[in-house]
Amino acid sequence: MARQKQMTERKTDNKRRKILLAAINVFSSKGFHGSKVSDIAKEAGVADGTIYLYFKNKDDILIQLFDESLKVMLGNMHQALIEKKDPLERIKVFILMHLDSVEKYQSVAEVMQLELRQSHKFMKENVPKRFGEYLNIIGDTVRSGQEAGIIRKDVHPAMIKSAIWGAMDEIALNWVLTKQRKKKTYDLEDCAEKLANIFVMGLEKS
Amino acid sequence: MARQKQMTERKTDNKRRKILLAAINVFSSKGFHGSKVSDIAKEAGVADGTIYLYFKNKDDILIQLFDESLKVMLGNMHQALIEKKDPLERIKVFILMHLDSVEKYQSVAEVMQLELRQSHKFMKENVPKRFGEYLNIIGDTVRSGQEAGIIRKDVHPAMIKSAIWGAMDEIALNWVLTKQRKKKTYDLEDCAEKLANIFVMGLEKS
Amino acid sequence: MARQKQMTERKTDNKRRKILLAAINVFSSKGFHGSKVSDIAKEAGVADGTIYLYFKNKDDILIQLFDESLKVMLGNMHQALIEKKDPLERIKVFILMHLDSVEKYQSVAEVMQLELRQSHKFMKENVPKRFGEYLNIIGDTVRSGQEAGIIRKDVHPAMIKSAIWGAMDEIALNWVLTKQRKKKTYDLEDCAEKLANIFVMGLEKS
Amino acid sequence: MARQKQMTERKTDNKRRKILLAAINVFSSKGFHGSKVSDIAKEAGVADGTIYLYFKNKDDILIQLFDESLKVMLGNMHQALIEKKDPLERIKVFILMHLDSVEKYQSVAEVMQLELRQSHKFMKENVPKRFGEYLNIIGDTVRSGQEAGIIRKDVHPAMIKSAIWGAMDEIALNWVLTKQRKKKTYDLEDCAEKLANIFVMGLEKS
DNA sequence: CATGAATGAGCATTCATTCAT
DNA sequence: TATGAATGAATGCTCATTCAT
Repeated sequence: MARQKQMTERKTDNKRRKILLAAINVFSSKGFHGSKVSDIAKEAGVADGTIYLYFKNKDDILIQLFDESLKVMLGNMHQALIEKKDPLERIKVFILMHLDSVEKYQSVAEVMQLELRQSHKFMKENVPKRFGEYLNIIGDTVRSGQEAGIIRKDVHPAMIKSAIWGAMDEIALNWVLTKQRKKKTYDLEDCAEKLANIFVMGLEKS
Repeated sequence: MARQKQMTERKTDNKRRKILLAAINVFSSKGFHGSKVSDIAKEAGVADGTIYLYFKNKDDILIQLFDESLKVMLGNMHQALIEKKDPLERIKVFILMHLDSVEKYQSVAEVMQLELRQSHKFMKENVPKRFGEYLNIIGDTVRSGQEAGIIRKDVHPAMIKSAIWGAMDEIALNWVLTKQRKKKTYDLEDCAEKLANIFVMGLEKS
Repeated sequence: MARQKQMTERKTDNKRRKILLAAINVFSSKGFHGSKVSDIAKEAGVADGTIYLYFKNKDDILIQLFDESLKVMLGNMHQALIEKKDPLERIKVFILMHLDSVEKYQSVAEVMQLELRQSHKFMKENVPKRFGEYLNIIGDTVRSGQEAGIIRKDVHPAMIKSAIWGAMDEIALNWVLTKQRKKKTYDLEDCAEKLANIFVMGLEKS
Repeated sequence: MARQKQMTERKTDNKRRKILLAAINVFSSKGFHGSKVSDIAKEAGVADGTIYLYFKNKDDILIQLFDESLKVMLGNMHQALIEKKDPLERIKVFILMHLDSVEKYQSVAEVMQLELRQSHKFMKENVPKRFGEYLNIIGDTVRSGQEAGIIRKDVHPAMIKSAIWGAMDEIALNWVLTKQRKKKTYDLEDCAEKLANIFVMGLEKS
C-alpha cells in the first residue's frame, strides 16, 4: 500500500513537474499573456483538462512556478549564508548568489523578471510571503549590521533592502533582456562583486 | 479666423487631454489589461469612437501617456540639472528630482511602474527612446565623473546606471504600493537624500 | 431670379454628379461593401456630410447610380430599336447594344454586375422597375414575334427573356472579370453577333 | 474501440452537419451579411465557440457549404451523363439535371444564387475550382460536339459555356425568387426541356 | 486519473450617420 | 449649402474552464 501510494505520488509529481517545466518554456518565449493553456498542455504532452487537476487556473501555474523557484532559491541562499557572520560579507554573498541563480535558472528568471510585477493578482497569493522572506534576508542583515555598529544607522533597513534588491534586479533584468536579444552580455559574477562593493562602501559606518 | 482656429485647437486638445486624464485614472485603478476602452470613454465623457479620433488603439493611449509624461519629466530633470556640474551632486539631484516626480504625478507613476515592463509591444515605440534618454542622464554623469577622476573607474557606467535606476525605481514602487494600500508611507524626499548619499559614498574615488 | 435658380441647380447638379462619378470609381475598385462613404467623399472632394444632402444613405448612392445608368441605357436602346421592326433583328440589335453599353460604361457595368444581385434591399427600390422595363424590351419583342408567327410559340416569352438576359449578362460578367484580371479579352461585338445568331436560330419558327 | 471511434466520428460529423444545415436556413433567410454567427449557433443548438471547432471563420462556413453542395451536384451530374454520348443530348441532360438540383436543394441554391457572385473572397478558395469543373462539363461537351461536326464551329466553346450557364442560372434565379415571394411558379422541368431545345437548335450545324 | 469536445463570456474597433457651426 | 467632429450601435472571434466519458 505504502509503496503503491509512493509510486502514485511519484507519477503524479512527475506529471505536475512536466507541466511546470513546459510552462517555463512557454511563458519565457511568449510571455504569460501570450501563452495559451493549451500551448502548455501541448508542450507538456498532456490534455488541456489535465492541467486543472494540478493547478487551480492559469494564474496558479505562474504562482506555483514562482513559489517553487523561490523555495529553491531560498534554500540555496540560506545554505550559502550559513557560515557568514559579517553583515557586509553577507550582503556581498547575497548579491553574488542571487545573480548566480538568475544565470543558472535563466528561463525562470526571465519569467519572474517580466511577469512578477505585472499583475496585482499575484500580489495576493503565497508568492509575496516567500518573496518577502527572501528579501528579508537583506533587511535582517542590515538591521543586525546596524546594531553591531558596522552599518550606518541613519538609513532605514527597509529602504536599504529595497535599494539593494532594486539595483540587483534591474541589473538582472538587463542581463536577461540582453541575452534575449542575443547581444554579447557582461559577466554577472563580476557585476555582483562590483555592486556589492559599492553598497558595502556606501553603507559602512565611517 | 485665427481666433476661431485657435479655439478649435484648444477644444480639440482639451478633448485629447480629457481622454488622457481619464485613462490615467482608469488605468491606475484597474490596470491596463483590466480597463476597457469604454471605461475610459465613459470617464472622459466622450463616445467610444471619439477615442479613435485621437489614438490609434488602446495601446496607443498608454504609449502616448508614457511618452508625454516622460517628456515633462525629462524637461524638469534637465532644468534641475542645468546648473549642477559636480557628478556626485548631479546624481543626488537626479534621485531627488525623480522621486519628487513620482510623488507629484502619482497616478501616472503608478501606471508606469506597473505597466511599463509588462509588455514587449511598448518596447517598440517612442517610449524606450525617451526613457533611454532619461536614464542616460545618469550614465553620462557617471562617465564624466570617471573621466574627471571623481568616480571610481572600476565599475562600468551602464552597470551603475542600472543600479541607481533600479534602486530608485524599487523604492518608488514600494512607495506607490504602500500608498495604494493606504498604509502610512515614509518621506520620499528623505529617502532620496539617503539613497543618493549611499551611492555617492560607494562611488567616490577613495 | 430664374437665372440664379438655374445656376444654383447647375452647381448643385455638378456636385451631385461629382459624387456619383466618385462613387463609380470607388465602388468599381473596392466593391460596395468595401467602400466607405468617406472614401467617396474624399474622391469627390466634398465633406462626408455633404453626401447626405444629395443622397438618403449609402445604399441610395448605389441605387441612384443604377437608376441613372439604366435611364441612359434605356434611352440608347429605344433609340437603336426605333427603326427595327423584325423581331429577330430586334433581338440581335438588343444584344449588340447591351454588350456595347457594357463596354462603353465599363466601371458602371462592373458595379452593376457585381453588386446588383447581391442585395435584397435594392430589389425594393426604383431599380427593378426600370430594370424590368429594360428587360421587357426583349419580352415584348418575343411576344410580338410569336404573334406574327416568326418566333416559335412553344416557349414562354418570360423564359426567353430570362434566357437571353442571363446568357448576355454572364458573358458580360466574364468579360468584366477578365478585364479586371488584365488578361486578354475577346471581342464583345463579335460575341454579341454570335450569341444573337444562336438565339435567332433557336427561336425561329421552322 | 473501433466502434467507439466510429461513434465519435459520427457524433462529430453530426455536429458539423447540424451547423451546416443551420447555416443554410439562416443564410437563405437573412443573407450572408445579415446573418450573425450567433444566429447560426442558436439555430444549430450549439455554442458560438463550437462553430470555430469546425470552421475557420464565418466565410469558411459559406465556402464549405458551397464546396460540399457542388461536390454532390457534380457527382449527380456525372452519374446522369455517364451514358450519354451525343453532345446535344448531353447539353439537354445537363440543363435538366441542373434545374432539377436547384429544385431539390432549394435553400442551398438560394444561397448560392444570391451570395456566390457577391464576394471576391470566395473566388480564391476551392469553390471556383469545383465550380469551374462543373461548368467545364458544358465546355467539354461543346468542344467534342464541334470536333464531331455536330455543333457549329464558328462559336467559341467558352462563350457557349457562358451563354448556357447564364441562361440556365438566370432562369433558376427567377424561379428561386418567385418561390420566395410565394407566387405561382412555372415548371422547371418543362423549362429545362425548352431551353435545351433552343440551344440545340441554335447550335446544330445546319 | 486523464481526456478533449464543448462552452460562452468578454471586448476592441469600424464606419454610416448626425448636427452644431 | 457645406462642413467634419462626434457619435454609438453592432459583432466576429478567442481561450480559460468545465464535465461527460
